[in-house]
Amino acid sequence: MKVTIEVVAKKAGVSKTTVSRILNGNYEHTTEETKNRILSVIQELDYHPNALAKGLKSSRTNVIGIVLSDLKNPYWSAVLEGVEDMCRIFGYNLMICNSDEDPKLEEQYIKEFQMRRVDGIVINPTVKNMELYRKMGEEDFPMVVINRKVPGISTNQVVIDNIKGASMAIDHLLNNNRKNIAAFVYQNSNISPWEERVEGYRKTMLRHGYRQEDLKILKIDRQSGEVQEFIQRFIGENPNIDAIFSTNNMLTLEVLKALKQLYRNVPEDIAIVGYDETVWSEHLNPPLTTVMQPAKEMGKIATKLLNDRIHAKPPYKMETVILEPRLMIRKSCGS
Amino acid sequence: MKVTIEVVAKKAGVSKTTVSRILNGNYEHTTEETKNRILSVIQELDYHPNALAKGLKSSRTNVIGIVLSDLKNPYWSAVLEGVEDMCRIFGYNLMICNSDEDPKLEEQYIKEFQMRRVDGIVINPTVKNMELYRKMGEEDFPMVVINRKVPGISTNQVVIDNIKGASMAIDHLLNNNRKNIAAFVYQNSNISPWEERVEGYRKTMLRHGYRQEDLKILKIDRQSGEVQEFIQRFIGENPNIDAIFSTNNMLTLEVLKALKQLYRNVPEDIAIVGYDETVWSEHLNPPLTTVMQPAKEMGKIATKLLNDRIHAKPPYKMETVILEPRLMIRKSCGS
DNA sequence: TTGAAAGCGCTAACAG
DNA sequence: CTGTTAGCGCTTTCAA
Repeated sequence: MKVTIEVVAKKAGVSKTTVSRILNGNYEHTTEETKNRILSVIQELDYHPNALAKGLKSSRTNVIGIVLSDLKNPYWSAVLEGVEDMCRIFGYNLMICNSDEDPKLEEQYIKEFQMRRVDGIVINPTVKNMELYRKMGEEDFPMVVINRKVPGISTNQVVIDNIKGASMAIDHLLNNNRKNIAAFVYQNSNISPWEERVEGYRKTMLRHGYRQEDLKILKIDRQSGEVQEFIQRFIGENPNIDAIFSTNNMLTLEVLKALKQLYRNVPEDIAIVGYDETVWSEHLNPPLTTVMQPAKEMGKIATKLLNDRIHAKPPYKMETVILEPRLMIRKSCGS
Repeated sequence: MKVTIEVVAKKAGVSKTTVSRILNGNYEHTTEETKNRILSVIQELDYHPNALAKGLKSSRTNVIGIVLSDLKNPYWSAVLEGVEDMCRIFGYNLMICNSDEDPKLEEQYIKEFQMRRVDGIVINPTVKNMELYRKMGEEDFPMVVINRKVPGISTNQVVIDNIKGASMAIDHLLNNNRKNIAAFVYQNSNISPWEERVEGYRKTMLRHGYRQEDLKILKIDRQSGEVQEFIQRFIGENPNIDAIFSTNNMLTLEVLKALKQLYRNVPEDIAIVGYDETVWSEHLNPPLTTVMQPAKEMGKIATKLLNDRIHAKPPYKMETVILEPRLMIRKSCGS
């Protein structure tokens, strides 16, 4: 036998209305005594309100959705952790899905979230559904975009300054007397953070007097299954390279593997700076210098912004928060 | 103006019933022609059914929940990945939460999931809410327990054989002529997998003719903030140890750090086997031998089982699936 | 201080 | 083949 608000009301000898008020902490219309009676009946019956009915009626679910693309990457786990922390604080439950960088999937999941009437979503966009993002903005659907900038769109955004991160890395390498710095990146069409890191490399090198022709950028096809070959060939063909700026934490592991195969020592022969701090960075041999991104903080801020937006009244003011990376200096640069 | 099933029905000149049938792929009662008319109206109006209303009425939400405890650990990311994959296949959306090993939180989240009428949950239990688990079993709430065994409870369970994993590790070390093997574990009350790994160590050692007094088990208080001190002191006090079996991947990183500090070489002075394969295992120096757990597979199987259970009719037959770990042999054991 | 009643948007007998 | 109708369990005006 299902226990609904009606059953509670009957047993407490009051109306559903009164029970509903109590449930929602709206005590001002009710005697202390009736309140207590209702409360004890609720306890006794182990009553739990049906959130679907509540949501249907009130058009607020206290659920937010997050669409991510690669949970195996500790960067995203950290973001998720931040989101979770804030959800706990604000009282949201969290729906999660994985776009896998597929715009079709992304669209489908967003639609599903909307059908479930989530109060808002946090999204790391594939940046390939511009029409959809624009529409969501127009329809005032609460959303905050993280990690990748989506240009010309009316939402809150939280991103991390990749140009800055790259520039810190390159500056550090140059300060440690490295002269021939190469940048490695996975060529994945338009993942803006990666592009920005390369751009940061470029700018910083030029600023230090290098010419465009001096730059060495290796774009690696991740899918090809020949990542090692790519890297090793490149290093072979560019024997005078004395430092590598790796724009992705998984890629960094590949670089290390390649260097070991080629018997190149880090940092004596080649210095390395990796992007993204991870649990293992400091345990590698030598410990790895990395650009640390405040991932968890990004998740927290995004959720905070989303919550603000959900409770705000129009006109909404949209904000773009830019977070600063930090350089974790270790032995892999020889300093 | 909100577009509901009613609006669609009006515009298509049919009743809500007919639209509902079409929405749910129930075409057999409808002419091809009306069907198409409805479909095109749906498209035209960009109609999306309200999942709350649907769920309220049909008491099926197509949402499942998962309660985890530490997403930062790649083991859990892998599990989640498996769960997600199957959710995509079965058409579920996923709610996620983090118990953080806190029984109170665990209970709260389970309640919240139930209030949201999720169709079922996958849970890595804290194993400290026995009463609750039992009750859920009794009430036939669809649930599958993963990772940790919960004794005497009527649900599906998917676990990984930890005794076996430990035994593989120890056998391998003994086969490589290690004579003095210690086992390291975080002392976290009753995390059954960790205990089982220690137990596997014990059993295997005894089976190989060692006596109880020969065993060296270091229990480390994770919270104390003195993990390094613990490990280094232990190694100092037990200079004849020539191998360490580490029962947790984060702990393994600590062990490596300690050994480096003490100038002990791996594997020459001390061999190591770690528990849990990770992306970085093969990139450490030397590459780490690990016990690989089929985490993603566990997530997949659990979700499969949950889906079966959700669609099953009583009487339900509960299953406990035990997965086999695999030894990833690398240089850290000197073989 | 309390309750009656009207829905939120959908599904599913049942009837035609 | 299609529609009428009665809810699912809750919130919220409005009246008492």
